[in-house]
Order: sequence, then structure tokens, then C-alpha cells
Amino acid sequence: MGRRALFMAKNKKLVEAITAMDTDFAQWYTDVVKKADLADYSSVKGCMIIRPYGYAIWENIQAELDSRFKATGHENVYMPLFIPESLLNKEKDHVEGFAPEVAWVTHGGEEELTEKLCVRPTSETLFCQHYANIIGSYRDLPKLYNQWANVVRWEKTTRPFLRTTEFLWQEGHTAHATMEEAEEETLRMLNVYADFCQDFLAIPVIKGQKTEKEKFAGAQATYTIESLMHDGQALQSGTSHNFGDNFARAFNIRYLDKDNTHRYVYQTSWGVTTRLIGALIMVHGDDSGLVLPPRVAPIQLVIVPIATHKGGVLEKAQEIFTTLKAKVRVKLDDSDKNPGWKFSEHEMRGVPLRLEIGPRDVENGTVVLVRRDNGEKLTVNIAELAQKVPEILQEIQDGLLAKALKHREEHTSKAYSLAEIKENLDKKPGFVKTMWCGDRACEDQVKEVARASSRCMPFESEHLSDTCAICGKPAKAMVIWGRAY
RNA sequence: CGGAGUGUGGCUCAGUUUGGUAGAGCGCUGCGUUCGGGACGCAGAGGCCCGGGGUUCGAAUCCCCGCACUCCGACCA
Repeated sequence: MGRRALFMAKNKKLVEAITAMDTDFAQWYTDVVKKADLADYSSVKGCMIIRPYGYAIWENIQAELDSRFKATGHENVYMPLFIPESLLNKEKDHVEGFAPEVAWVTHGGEEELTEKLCVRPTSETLFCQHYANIIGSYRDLPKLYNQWANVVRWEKTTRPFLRTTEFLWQEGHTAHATMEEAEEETLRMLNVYADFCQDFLAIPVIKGQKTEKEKFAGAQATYTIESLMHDGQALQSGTSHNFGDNFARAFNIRYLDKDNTHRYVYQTSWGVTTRLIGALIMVHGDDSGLVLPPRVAPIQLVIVPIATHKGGVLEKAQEIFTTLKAKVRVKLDDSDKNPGWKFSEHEMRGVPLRLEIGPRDVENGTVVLVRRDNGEKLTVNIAELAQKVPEILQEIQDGLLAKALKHREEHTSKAYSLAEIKENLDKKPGFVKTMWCGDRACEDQVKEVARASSRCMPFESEHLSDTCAICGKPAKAMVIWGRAY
């Protein structure tokens, strides 16, 4: 009864099974993951069961990205799950970066292995060894490979999708004849990610370069797309690395050039992970649960028939289902739950559009459409549905991106001192822009005082002042700071 | 890796203080009535009380030792 009362009193919050965002954002996140049937916990810490609905989102992400990778000339391959210890150790910075979080296989059956095998935390070393074998001539270049795989990193703190011990991702690994080509590739793929996030996931991102401190172990340059969650925390949503010839030297990947001299190749790697699902939740979700942008939504429209025992309703619903099936991903929920229950269920799962059809509608030749993003109800003639539904879905897609962008802008500030960075973040968590001298010491200080890290040096940067906001020395770049997941 | 908390039907928990026949709500199954914002009635099914050792006539409850998970801080996609 108390629950019911809450339900009635607070019209905005339609689902009482989910903790309100303002009450406890972390709990809200966990509630959404579970109530939207995205994932379940497993018996191994940090490993989750991705349920059909969550996996369907991942499959949509995969399909779209994969076609964009193919369109830019990449081929898919599959590398082994295991890496011999000696192979992992070949590149010094790389192994040092990953050593603390690798899982090791020491036994095969009852027998102890002569060499430990690492469960891949990433596959640079595997690709490198393979490239050393197959690249001989400039005619073999470039090699543009990608793999869809799982990787394991022994994390201390885990959260579903955001940081799990095992996660799914894609890792692109390419080899080029020149540094210029490698740099071009690195940026090309960063742009693929950025466009994908904005067009498909309706998540606005900031493109930029990581500082020395934050760059990938073994890379010469790391580029990133950074997004801002609803609670003002930053999320690194994808990275693209230019390795230069670091790995090529360590793994002796050389090609014979046109002038008959051996040269090292220049390599890149780039990846996005199931973390993107976490971003979707935290960028678009609300107190009623998940809100999915139509393009990534496994179900774009759900049909809820009302009073199915009355003649004609179910038949009409089925007819509409058949018509719309050709245009959008549609589900007819003809289960014997109550309509109200179904409304809540599909809201929690973030279905962008709901279609209600009851006896009144059948009589009038109309249906009621309800938007998940703003709750708006529209009465539409059945004859117009095939045209209207795609239009409304597009509006929702655009609206979500605009809303997220507005939120990010409202949570982005400028600062001119260390104290101001901290003050801004404490007052209103988000992105803080400052000038920076380029010294690691200043980053460490921001970490210590403001509990924030440098997210990136954005490509689109401004000149805020001549001096570093932290130490006052001449500034070299603008940096965006934030508290990150 | 520190600090705190929690482990009892599928889920959320009560029961533990003070040892004495394992409970509730939700969910699940069947039948019927309902159906425009989480419906209702009746009848059911379902538990090695996290694990291992003690103490006791008797342990979910008391004592040791583990393990797991959650949340908060240092490292990371």
C-alpha cells in the first residue's frame, strides 16, 4: 500500500522497484541493470551473465560497428585466449602496465605447465607475433585486422558493464608502412567511434588526446572519446592508440621496402567494450529505468493490447504488428499480465515507444502511442502508423542526443586554479577545463586535491589563459578534468 | 589492498539480543473473475538457514576458522 501511494504521489517516477537517481545513483544503476534484465551476477566475482536483452543491445552495437569497420577496409580475425609468459614479456612498458591484473593458467589437467599461460588482458603481443610472421614486404601492408573477443583483467573493484573481470570488446590492430599512415588510421578509428556514439547511441563525446600519465601501456599516443554520465562522472568510452614502432622493434616486425631496405612497421590499436552499455544506462536512463535510443534498442516499439478478451482487439493488434514488422523492431506483448504491469516492465527496459490498443481504439480506428523519453501520449490513426512510427523514433533519437549534449554543456566549467577545479567539481560534478603546463606533477596534485584525473586534451580546445591553472608556469595545452568511472 | 556491512524458499527480508517444531510479503504453478498505469479470489509447490569445526540433551541463533557478495576509499576499458 505504501508502495502504491508512492506510485500515485510521484507521477514522474513510474516504477517503484528502482531506486531514485537522486537518492543513490550507484544503487539506481544496479537496479536498472537488474530490472531491465540486462545482466545477472554470477558466482565468480566481477563476472556477469549478460542476459538476452542485454546481449541483444551488444549485438546491435557489434553489428553497427562491424559494418563501419568493414567499410573502412578492416578484416576480422580471431586470436588465442592464452598468451605464453615469455611472449607477454616482450614489450617492457606493456607488460608493466598489465602485470598487476593478469590471470594465469599454471596447470593443464593435473600437470603443471612448463610455461605459465596468461589469459589475454588484450592481444597486442599475439597480433605482433603474428604480424612478424606474415609481413615481409611493403606489398603486405597495410594490415587492417580486428577481432571481437573476451578479455580478462583481474580488477579489484567491479561493477556490471562498467568494470568487469571478464568483458567483451573489439580490438583493432593495424600495421602500416609509415608513421603518418599509422597516425591517420588512429584518428580515423577514433572518428568512427565518435560518430558511432553520437549517431547510434545518442551519446555526445569529446575527442582528445590522453596525457602521458593516462596513455596506454606501450603506446606513443593515446586518443580517447570521453563522455559524461548523468551524475557528472566521466566515462572513457573508447580509445585509439598510435604505437609508432615501439612494438615493431620489440617484436621485430619488419618489411622490405621498395628501395630494398628493411624498415619497422608502425602500428595502431583501438577498442570499445561492453562498457558502452554502462554508458547508455547512465547517459539516458531516468528514475523509471533504462531509456534506449531507438537505433540501438532491441525492441523499438511494443504493442500492448488492452482487454484482449473483448472481440477484435487482439486481432487488430496482430494486424498492426504484421504491418509494422517490416519497418521497425516491434514486439506484441500478448502475455496475460495486466496492462499496467506491462507498461512498467517495458519502461524499465527502455523500449522507446509503446503502442496501446483497446476496444475504444478499435472502434475509432486509432491507437495511443506513448514516448518513453518524455511520456508524451499521442492518438494516431492506424492508417498513418507505418509513416508516423519511424518519424517519432527518429525524433526520440535526435531528442536524446540533444538532451545529453545539453546536460554535458551544463556540467562543463572553466577553472583558473587548483582550488577552483576542486570547488567546481564539488559543487557540480562534470567536466572542468583548464590550461596546463604539461607536467605530471600537476596532474598528481589535481588527483590528490580534487580527486580528479585528466580526461583528455581535446582537439577542439580554447585558450583560457597563458599559464597552467595548477602551478602557474607557461601553459602548453588545455585539459579537461573529471572524476571518472 | 584498507574501512564498514550482509549471507535464511527464486527475490526482499523477519527470526539471532534471551538456543527449544523454519516464517512473512512478493514471485512461481493450476482454475476462475479481471484488463486504458504494477488487479483479485480459491487451491498448491518450494528451504543442507554460505561452508567447516566446536559448545550443548538440543544451534539459523552461542564460540572459533574460512568463503562469498555489497557499499565507501587507493590502482584500471
